[in-house]
Amino acid sequence: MRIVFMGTPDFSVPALRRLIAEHQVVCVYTREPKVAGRGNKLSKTPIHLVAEEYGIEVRTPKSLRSVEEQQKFADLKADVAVVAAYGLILPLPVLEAYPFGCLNIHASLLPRWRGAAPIQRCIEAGDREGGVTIMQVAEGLDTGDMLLKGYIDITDAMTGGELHDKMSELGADLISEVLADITKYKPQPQSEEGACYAQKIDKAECKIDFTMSLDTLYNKIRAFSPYPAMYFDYKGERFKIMKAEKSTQSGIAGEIIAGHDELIIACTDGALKVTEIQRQGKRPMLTDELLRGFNFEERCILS
RNA sequence: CGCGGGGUAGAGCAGUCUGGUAGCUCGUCAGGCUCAUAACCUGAAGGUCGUCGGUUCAAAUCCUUCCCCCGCAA
Repeated sequence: MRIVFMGTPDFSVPALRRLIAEHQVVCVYTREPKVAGRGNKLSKTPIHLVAEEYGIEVRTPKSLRSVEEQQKFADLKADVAVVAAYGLILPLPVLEAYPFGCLNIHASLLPRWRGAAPIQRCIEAGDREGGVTIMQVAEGLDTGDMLLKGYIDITDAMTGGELHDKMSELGADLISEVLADITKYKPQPQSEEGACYAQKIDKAECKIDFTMSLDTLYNKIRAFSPYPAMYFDYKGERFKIMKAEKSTQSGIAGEIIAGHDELIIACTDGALKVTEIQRQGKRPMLTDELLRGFNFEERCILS
């Protein structure tokens, strides 16, 4: 099939590579290179780099609202467009430009977790099952008809990063399956029952509030690991918690119960044993390793 | 030139301000103790202190070139 691919972050990369291998990807749409990272250098999106690797035409319009952009899109005369975390709204003329329309790879079991951050939100909420849905893009936010779903068990210790990688691969498998014989799949409308939205993650959510419950903190920590990561400040330095376990010890919320052989911090109904940590300016490491040369003052209260 | 922290033994850190024999915890190896052990005791090995150059009687430490890692902001 002639395919136009639209995507931006790492999540979309496995799908793009798969489609390049199995079909004819005639053009790639992605977000424009933006000023990012240390030094504020201009950086291309992961999808942009992969497309260049294969010599595929890359387009980075700021928006698809203009008639000119929509016409350029239609002129590609593809069979279908595949969208995976593209980051731009697709207007109706774009959705209807090709015979098979636009298919979206969405990282949740719709209608649950429509929206921007489904992977992290489902772990944060303590879901035991997640998955990926291949759907027809419609005008509403992630409301289109569904073609195929894939399921993933979410284990108690799974992090957002781990689930992201699994979903990214699963998404590639599913889109490949659908496009192998698209006529086989009947679009199923979503029920509104059970629908919910995955809000974008705000940086302010990532500062740990030790007055929250153990389960809440535990889920947030693994949901947001490794990025953007929950953190606390200690003596002017920032520490990101990459992994933690639940502990039955107790103390005042925010109290460092142990800080030499192991790091245990109390919350309201228990305590967190931090097992993997990143000190400001350092790479992530096992807490054991950090504690060989660095100690936290015990009984100090983190606020 | 967005702001900032860092690179010291296999790992994690201190030492740098105030230049003067390279240190701590852990790991490794050897020996000892022990019914036994990841425990304890004794000993040992392991470093061009990221890199180029400079200052100095003397540089991990002060000045400088470049490389690499990371936090913040966006």
